[in-house]
Amino acid sequence: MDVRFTPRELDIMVVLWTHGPSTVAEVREALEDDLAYNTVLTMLKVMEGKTYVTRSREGRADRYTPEVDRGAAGESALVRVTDSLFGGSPESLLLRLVDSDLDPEALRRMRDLLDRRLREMEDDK
Amino acid sequence: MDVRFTPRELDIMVVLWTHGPSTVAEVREALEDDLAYNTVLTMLKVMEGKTYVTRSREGRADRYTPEVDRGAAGESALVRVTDSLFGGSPESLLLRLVDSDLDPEALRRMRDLLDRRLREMEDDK
DNA sequence: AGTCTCCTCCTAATCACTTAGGTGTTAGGG
DNA sequence: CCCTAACACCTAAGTGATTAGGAGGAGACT
Repeated sequence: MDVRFTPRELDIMVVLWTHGPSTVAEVREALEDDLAYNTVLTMLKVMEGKTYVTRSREGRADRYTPEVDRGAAGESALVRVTDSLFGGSPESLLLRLVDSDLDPEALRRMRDLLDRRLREMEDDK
Repeated sequence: MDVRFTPRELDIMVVLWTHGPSTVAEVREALEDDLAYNTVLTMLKVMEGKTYVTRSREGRADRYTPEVDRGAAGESALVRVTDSLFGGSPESLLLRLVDSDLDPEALRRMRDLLDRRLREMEDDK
């Protein structure tokens, strides 16, 4: 899958991912930027057209549900970023990641994560 | 720094990063999509206006040089992706990265990279 | 000089993204 | 039954991204 959100679409998807299925008013409330109700409504209709979200009636209002998996969107974005900005090398991506994120705890957890993954692959042999 | 390329601008920046300073014809040749010469020319002029590239005369043609560092652009993109698609957690980003890239050699190199980085931080104490 | 080619510059059309106004509907309170 | 509030729908304007046409200049080749 290859998903490609515009900046504003991404804002809205983040809201739907973190808050779960939401009404227009709820999305509007959760957004950082202060947009008009109609603006959010229009965005969601556009996104429905792109099948990023689906709609279901709930009383007087519509509730919008994200139809794109956050993880899948993340992977798609990672592939793009790796290819274009890191010459296709996940290692140089990681290098840049650890340079900016210098929290030792996080680094250790990441190391352990890789360790575990490597050992699992050993065991599979 | 926060750089934000449009899709087409990114295509062109990738060409300039990988091929070095190039003329319009060279960029056009290197691009995947088959665009008209004038299209590429216009894009580069727009990008010059945004100071993404600079121009220098070379004989009859202009040579365009990228002015945005690829690494800096990569970091900027990583921050965005981490925040929006991975809930601000570099670890879940890494998790997704190792799930898609299953080459054991690369995984080991990444683990070693983190190991080295951790030991350096120990030594700094 | 005439013409061909490669290049630039100016211009503009088209399309997508983003924003929002105006209108109509419907449920609920008085 | 009427008014208000919350909501959806239709419509459109503004901005930016993308595409490219046409005119003109300058070197190269006859």
